[in-house]
Amino acid sequence: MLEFIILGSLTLGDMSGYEIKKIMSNSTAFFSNVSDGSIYPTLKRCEDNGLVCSRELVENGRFKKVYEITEEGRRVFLEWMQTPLKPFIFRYEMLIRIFFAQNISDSELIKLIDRHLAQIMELDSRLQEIEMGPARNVDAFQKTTLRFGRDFYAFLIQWYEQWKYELEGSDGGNS
Amino acid sequence: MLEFIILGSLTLGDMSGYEIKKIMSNSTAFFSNVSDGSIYPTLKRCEDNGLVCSRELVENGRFKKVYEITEEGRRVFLEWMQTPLKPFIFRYEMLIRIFFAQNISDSELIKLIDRHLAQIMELDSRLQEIEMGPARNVDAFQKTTLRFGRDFYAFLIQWYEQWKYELEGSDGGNS
DNA sequence: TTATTCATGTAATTTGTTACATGATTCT
DNA sequence: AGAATCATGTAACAAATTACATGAATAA
Repeated sequence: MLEFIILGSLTLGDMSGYEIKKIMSNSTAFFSNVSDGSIYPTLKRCEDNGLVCSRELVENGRFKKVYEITEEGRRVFLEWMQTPLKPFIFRYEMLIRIFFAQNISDSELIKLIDRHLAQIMELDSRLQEIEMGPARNVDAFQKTTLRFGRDFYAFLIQWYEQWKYELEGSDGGNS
Repeated sequence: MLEFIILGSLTLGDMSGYEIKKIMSNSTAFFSNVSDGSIYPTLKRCEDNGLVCSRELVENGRFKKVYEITEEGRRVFLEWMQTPLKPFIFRYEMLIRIFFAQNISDSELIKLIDRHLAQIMELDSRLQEIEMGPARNVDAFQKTTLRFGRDFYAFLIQWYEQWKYELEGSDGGNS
């Protein structure tokens, strides 16, 4: 997966691992995060496989390794784009907890939902900042993913609010 | 994660690895799948850590290893239930493709969306079957996760249909 | 001068997948 | 008789995470 995010990023222009990381945290982060130590090894593997090539340079006295996608890399990327999607599974920790929620009390459940709501709202506001932020060279599709993110978060917030409302109604009228 | 799904399953009653797998494919599968070879090693690790214990028996001439959650396992599970949720990231392959969709043609994009829609509809109908299927001992929370799944799929279908509609409108009126 | 950002990387570990291997029982 | 389901497991591999390690340049 990360491999294709990297190749995809390099179709947008040549860049360093650090820049790919930055692009991702400003855009793809909400649907695919990457941790510090992931990009460089993957980039190296891509280079070993001839999917990207690199040139080292010094910019402002800083060492930098700029990667460029090769023809082969572009081919592999485009092939992946047309490959059938892998089985769609939404690994969602919150749902696992809900599934087994008979093990906890009502108040703990409410606490859990509220925490999750706070988490989503935090993510949504970060997405909003990106959306409203300085217009970088973001194409229509990148805007579409941002919009998906916001719509998705809106769906989740509405869904949990609704559920909370139902839960409160079902407690027999306790204050 | 799988560890907690296993512990959670065992809070519903003692069962074998095979039964846990079956429960999961009838319920949690859409938000957390597991492949064949995953459950038994995890179960073994849980036993090594004293979170579960097992008894072997022969039922209908078939060898079976039934697991039971220990007090320690129950404690670990409940502790996890109250632990703050891990950062919520929705690893969503389709969005990565959309993000880089300027690399493909309009017709390929439509094909991609249609395939994904078909994928979601297939999942939705499987969920519907489970929902409508023989009422097993499913508690309110388990029903809630099923409902989430169906609502989520409905959201996705509506979202992609809407996007497709917009895409068609923006092609300058081509037939 | 000190913290932050820029910038790259390695090593150990975790987590899970894929594919394989086995074998009994029950349904058709 | 043969296919499907029940039932458990191993071994090799893949992917990514966490934590560590380094160091220069710049902003506070």
